[in-house]
Amino acid sequence: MSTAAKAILERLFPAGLEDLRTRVEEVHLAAGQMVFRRGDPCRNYLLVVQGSVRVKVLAANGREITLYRVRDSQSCVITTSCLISVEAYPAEGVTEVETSALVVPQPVFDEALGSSAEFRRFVFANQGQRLGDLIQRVEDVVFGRIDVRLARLLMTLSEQGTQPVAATHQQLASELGSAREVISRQLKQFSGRGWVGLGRGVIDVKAPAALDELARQSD
Amino acid sequence: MSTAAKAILERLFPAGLEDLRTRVEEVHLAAGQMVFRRGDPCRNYLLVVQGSVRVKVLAANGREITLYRVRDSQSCVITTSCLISVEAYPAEGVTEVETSALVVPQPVFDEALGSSAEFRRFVFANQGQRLGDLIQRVEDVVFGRIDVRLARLLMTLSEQGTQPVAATHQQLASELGSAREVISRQLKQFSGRGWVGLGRGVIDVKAPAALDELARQSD
DNA sequence: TGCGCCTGTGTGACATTGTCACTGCACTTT
DNA sequence: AAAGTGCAGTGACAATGTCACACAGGCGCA
Repeated sequence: MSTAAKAILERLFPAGLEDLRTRVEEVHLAAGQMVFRRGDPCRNYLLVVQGSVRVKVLAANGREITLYRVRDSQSCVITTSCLISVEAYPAEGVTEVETSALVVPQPVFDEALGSSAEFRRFVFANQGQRLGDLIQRVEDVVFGRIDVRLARLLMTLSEQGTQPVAATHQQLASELGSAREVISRQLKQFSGRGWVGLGRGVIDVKAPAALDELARQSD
Repeated sequence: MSTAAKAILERLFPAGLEDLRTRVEEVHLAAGQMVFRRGDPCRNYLLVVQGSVRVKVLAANGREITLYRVRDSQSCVITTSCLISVEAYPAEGVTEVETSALVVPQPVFDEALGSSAEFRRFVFANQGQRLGDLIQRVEDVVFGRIDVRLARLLMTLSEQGTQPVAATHQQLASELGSAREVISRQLKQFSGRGWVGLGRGVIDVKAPAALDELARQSD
C-alpha cells in the first residue's frame, strides 16, 4: 500500500480503529478505465488516493456532459449515496489518468461511519462539494451562454493562460455538454479576435485577459 | 409537537437517545415562505414533517428552475451538506404549502450522526435521492426536448391525466427552467392536436395516452 | 513514393429553443 | 366606467443544436 494511502487511512481511522484500516484495499487503475457504469449496483465505497475520475452522463445520440471530477483524497458521492440507499449508479465514471483508490467494503463503511467522527466529516464534506458542483452545473447549462462557459473552461485548462490546452473540440464539447460544431465555431470566433491560436488537438491561449473578462460575465 | 413529528423523532432517535429528541423543535411555516436563500449560512438541519419545500436556482434575468422538492418525512440535503462543510446555500428554498418541519441544531445533528444508526441511514438515504434527482435534472436540461419534458410534467401534475392542472404557463416554465413563451407555444401545439384544453391558469388533459407516449420518448 | 484510412476540423442549411417587444384579454380595484 | 394587474398570444430575431457533408494532415502499408 502506498504511503499516501496509509496517510489517508490514518487520518480517517485514528488510533483505536486500526482494525478498520486492515480491511481496506488499494487498487491501481490505468488511464481511461471504466470505474462504474450507469445501472451498476454499488458494493464498495471508493476513495481516490491519487489520480482523477471523471463522472459523466451520456445521451443516446452520443453527446455527453461531465458532472464533476473526483481527485486526490476525494471520494465519489455517487458511490456513497448508492451504498446507503441501495440504488444503481445514475452516471458513469472513467479514470482520466493512472489512478489509485481505496476500496472500502460496505460493512467497513457502515462501521466506520458509526465509530469515526473524522470519517463522517470526510464523507459529508465530499457530499457537500459534489452537491454544490452539480447545482453549479445545472445553473450553467440552463442559464449560461456557451461562449462564456467555453472561455471559463479554456482558462481553467490552460492554467489561467500559462499553458497551451491539449484537447480536441469534441473533448471540450463533451465537457460542457455541447456539440462539437458549436465549439468549433466559438473557437473560430475567438481565433478571429486573436484570443487563441488553433492547431490540431491544441489551443494556444494568446489573450488570457480577454478570455477572462468574458469568463467573468454573469457572476 | 405534532404526533407526526413525534413519530419521526422516535424512529430516528430510538430508545436510549430520548435526550436528543428533547433538543429538537418543530416549526410551522405558511405557504410561499422563504426557508433559506442563496448565500445564507446554515445553522440547522431541517427535516420536513409535512408539507413541501421547493428548491430552485434563479437566473439574473428572472428565469428559474426547480432542482427538487423536499416533502413529508424528507430532509433537505443542501442543509445537510452545508452544515458539515460549512458552506453557504447554493440555492434557495420556498414552501409551496403550509409546512411543518423539525429544526435540529448542529450540535444535536453531529451527536445524532454518531449515536444513531437510524439517523445516519436516514440522512444518507436522502442524500442519495437528491443526488439522483439532480443528475436527472442535468440530463433532462442538457439532452431533453422541451415538448417531452413538458408532457412529462403535465402527466405528473395531472396525476396521469385524472385531474386538471392548475398552473400558469410561467409556473410550468419555472419548473422546467424554460421561458414562458416557449411553454405557451408548446401548449398551443398540444391544444391544436386536441391533447389538452387551455384556460386561464388551468390546463385540462384530454388525451393522456398521447401525452404519455410523448413523455416516454428517449427513456 | 504513393495510396488509402482515420481522426480532427470547417461549413452551410436547417430545426429547436430562448429573447424581446409588443398586443390583447379577463378580472379586480378604485 | 376607468385604470391597473396578471396572464396569455405572437412575430421577429438570436443562440444553440443537428445533419450532411467536404477537406486536411498524419500514419501505416504496399
